[in-house]
Formats: sequence, structure tokens, C-alpha cells
Amino acid sequence: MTTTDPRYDDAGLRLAVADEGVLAVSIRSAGLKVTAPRLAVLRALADMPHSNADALFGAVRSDLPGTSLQAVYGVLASFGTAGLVRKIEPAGSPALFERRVGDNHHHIICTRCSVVNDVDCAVGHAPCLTPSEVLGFDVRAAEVIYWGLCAACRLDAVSEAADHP
Amino acid sequence: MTTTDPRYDDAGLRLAVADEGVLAVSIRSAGLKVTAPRLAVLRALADMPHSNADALFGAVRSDLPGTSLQAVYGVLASFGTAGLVRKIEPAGSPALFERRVGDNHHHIICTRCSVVNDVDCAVGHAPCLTPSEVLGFDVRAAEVIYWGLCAACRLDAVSEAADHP
DNA sequence: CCGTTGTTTTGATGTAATCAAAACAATTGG
DNA sequence: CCAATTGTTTTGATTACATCAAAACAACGG
Repeated sequence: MTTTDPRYDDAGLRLAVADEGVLAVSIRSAGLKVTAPRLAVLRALADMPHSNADALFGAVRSDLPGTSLQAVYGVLASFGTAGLVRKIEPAGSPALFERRVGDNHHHIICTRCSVVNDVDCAVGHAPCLTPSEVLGFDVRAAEVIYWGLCAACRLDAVSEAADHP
Repeated sequence: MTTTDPRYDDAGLRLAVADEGVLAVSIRSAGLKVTAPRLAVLRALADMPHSNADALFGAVRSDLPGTSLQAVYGVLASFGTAGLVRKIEPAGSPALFERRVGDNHHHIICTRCSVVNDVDCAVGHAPCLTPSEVLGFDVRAAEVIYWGLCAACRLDAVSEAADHP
């Protein structure tokens, strides 16, 4: 009789032991060399998705001092072309990065505090939203950004209105 | 018996005589002072929608030499807050401007030649695409950019493939 | 463990846009 | 029609974000 407790199965064991190895594997299997700055950026991105290069630089530098901002840009560029991260460029914001790739999900951004949340694709298929041929264009992707007030800012807006009647 | 020929009705006559006055009126009725740089920017924008500040600067300078680039930025900013123009900021591009405002239409951009076309709203209502409350957000607008190959670039891509078989 | 190849550092450069102060021009009210 | 007010434009500096290039360096395949 073999145990089926998920904590002790093969995948679980590897996962527990690997620890940082998981990140290394994903980098290597994307065809890239595994380096300390790359691990650090990927780790930072896991903790704080929708971060910009500068915020990632801050996080990376704190556990790998001596890393340059340009290295972070370089890492993000290589991750981007390798398909490891996705770059989003909302109006009025520096570029943001996230590890969730492959599905084409969208984003909702608070106009007041700029917090970003993922939103599943409106339709569910790759170039979500129907038009696959519009005005003679061969449409490959649909990028959607919703703008609005997040829950916290809705409350703040209400209490502010009370302060200034 | 009064004529009802639209060419001679009051509005039509005013329109024909006004010529440039149409632009001036739209500026003034937006609560802004009418100035030569503003008229020139609005005129340029009528000719070339989806232009960036620099392209508009080029057009403006050619019929109103001495205008500064900063003036163009200033004009565009005031037009933006006055609701006279809309600013779009596609990923990887400087901001583009257009006079079509009020309806919330979207855009389709060629990934090869960067040409921009208007696309009517996917649903037809203001924050097009259903979600008016997502993840606790109060959604106010949905911004959609389609990316693909324009008709001309589709043809070019085909002939290039023939060149490099 | 060495060589190749790709990555990071260092430092310069570029683009798009914004800011601030002084000169100037459009409107409003007399 | 003129003067005062208010808003706009010019001029020049400055910022934010990002990219480029060369030399130093590190990963990985043999």
C-alpha cells in the first residue's frame, strides 16, 4: 500500500524541496540562462504582480544588492520575449508586469488609487470579443482595460462627500 | 411659402459663411478663449485624426509658424479637459488625439504600420461590455484596443513570404 | 575546467511630456 | 473703443521612463 497523501507524493516532494528551483526551472525551460537577477525579478513578480520596473528594482535590490535598474529592464525584456511575463501599459502609467500569461485576461484599474486587478476575458476565447475581421484588419488580440473606483475608494469617496457637503 | 431647402436654411447659411468660424464656435462654447494656435490645432486634427503631439506640431507650424511644441501640448491639454478632444495612449506609442468624442468608440491598430482606425463600441452603451460592477469596482469606462494587420499589411506580408520561401 | 555564448554592469543617450516664469493676447465691463 | 483682468503662449529648464553600446562577467555544454 502506497501513501496518497498529497504532501508526500512525488510532485509535492519535488515542489517542497525545489523551493527556488521552481523559478529556475521555468526560466531554464523558457530557453534562458538562470541567473540571480532573473530569479530575483521572478520572485519579486510573484509577490507583487502588476508592478513597474522601478518597484521591482526596489524589491530585487533588497535581496540582491548591486543589481542595476538596467538589469531589471533587461530581465523583463527577455522574460517578455520568452513568454514568461506579460507587459501592460495603461494610459498615464509606466509599464506594469505580471507572471500570468497565456490566457488573455484583462485588467481593471482604479482611477483614484491606481490599484490593478485581473479580470477574466469577457468572452473566454483568445482574441476575446468577437470581431476577428474588422475594417479589413486581421484582428489578433483585443486588449481591454476597465477604469473605475475600487471598493476602498468608493467608501473614501463617500466619506469625503460627507466632509465637503 | 418659405423655402425648406437645407442649403438655404438658417443653420446651413451660417455654416457656409462661418467656414473657420465653426471651429472658433466649438472652442468658445467649450469655455475657452479662441486663439490662433487653438484654431490651428483643431484644424490639423480635423485633417489628421489619431495624430500625436509632434505630428500636430508639424502641421500647425506649417500654417502658423512660430507656434511652439509646448503650445501644442498646452492646447491639447485644455481641449482634453474641455471635452473637445480625446487622448488615446496605445502601448508603445506616444499619445494620439482625435476630435471624435462623446461616443465611447474603440480603436484598431496595425501591429506592422501602426495605422489607427475607429471601431464602434462593441456593445453600444457607454461603458461598453457588460460588467458594471466587477470585483467590487464601480466600472466607469471600458477601453478596448484591437491589434492586428491592416488590409495593406496583410498583402505585404503575403508578398514578403513569397520573397523568402 | 575551459571556451562559448549570453547576461549584467556602467555610463551615456533618447523620447515624450511636464513645469515655471515672463511676455503676450483675448475677452469683459466701463 | 479702451483698459483691466484673466487666461494663453513662449522660452528654457527639468522630469520620468526607457533604450543603447561597450566592456566586464557568469552560466552552461563539452
